[in-house]
Amino acid sequence: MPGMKQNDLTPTSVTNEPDAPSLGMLITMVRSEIVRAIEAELASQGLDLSFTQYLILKKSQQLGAVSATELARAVELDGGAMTRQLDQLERKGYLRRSPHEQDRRALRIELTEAGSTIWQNTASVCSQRVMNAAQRSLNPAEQAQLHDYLERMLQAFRDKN
Amino acid sequence: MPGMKQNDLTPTSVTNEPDAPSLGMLITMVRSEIVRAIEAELASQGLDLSFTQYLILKKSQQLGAVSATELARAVELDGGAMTRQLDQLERKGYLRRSPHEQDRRALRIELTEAGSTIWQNTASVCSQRVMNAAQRSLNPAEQAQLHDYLERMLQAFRDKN
DNA sequence: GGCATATATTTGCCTTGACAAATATAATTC
DNA sequence: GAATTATATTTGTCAAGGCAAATATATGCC
Repeated sequence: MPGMKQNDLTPTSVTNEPDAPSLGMLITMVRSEIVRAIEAELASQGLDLSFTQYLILKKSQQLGAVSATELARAVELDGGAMTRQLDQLERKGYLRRSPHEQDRRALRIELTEAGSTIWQNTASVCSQRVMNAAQRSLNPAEQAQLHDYLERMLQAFRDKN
Repeated sequence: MPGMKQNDLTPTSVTNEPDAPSLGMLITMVRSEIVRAIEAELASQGLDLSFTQYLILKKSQQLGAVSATELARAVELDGGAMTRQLDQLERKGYLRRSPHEQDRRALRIELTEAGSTIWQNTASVCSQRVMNAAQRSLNPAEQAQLHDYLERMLQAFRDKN
């Protein structure tokens, strides 16, 4: 455990002000606001979609036909959980499982017409509305910086292993 | 021209690179790395504590004796979930429920000696090690800025309602 | 080819946390 | 001060996601 030189003397001194939430807490709160806001926006448009399901549709649209595993990786979801979400989205008619052409273990997941329509006409608009509102508090340069900082932190974590 | 392309009408389209994760995704990933890293660090020190439990100890230490509701608010946890986490932490001997002196509905939650010791000698050190590692990719000014950006976004969401 | 190992999906099990109902007690209103 | 309303805690129920086992198929090695 090298590198313990900066904040080691004071047990909880990552932040100085008495009430400033820690970085971890802030991130948690921002994320849960995003989730809540997007789900509310989707619901207000009559769409019955969880945030996870919204992500799956988004990635399906971005990636086109992919296997369930690829999709799971793309939305950072466990494989078992993905199976169950796919069940639901298939039941809702937004996507389709077909056999993978080369690999008989795998599936080919893709949006149906309905799914594609919903995504383009409604769901993507909801998320834009929310994210625009959120980012309105930051100017473009700041937005880029925020993105950069988060990516660097993420990288730092990943390099750690 | 049918929008098979990603939905980026953002006023300041920061990210149109093919693989740049969205802000929401980034935040999700950073958070889950933090959680994972802190739990791993705690486990490596022989502490059997979930991230939520770690947060509860942290807040207990910061706030001193408070009611379960106050504690729940401080860690952004549902009241019912808090009851069960308190059960576990009490069983582990890290904290104690006593009756609130003025309000007979409420409790007074506080760290035991063991809890206080564990926190100071081990848990707080774990979290510092992790957060230092994470923030090493950012210089102090950048860390402050990141904090500021997140707080502004959070504020934007909260003002929205 | 035949066998060991790796991967894709599904399913079962478990824990967590949100939400709502139940209970106890406080606070407010009339 | 009795009745209504609000709050603190607990408990039941449910959906979600992580993990591990089961199954099917691929891939690599001899």
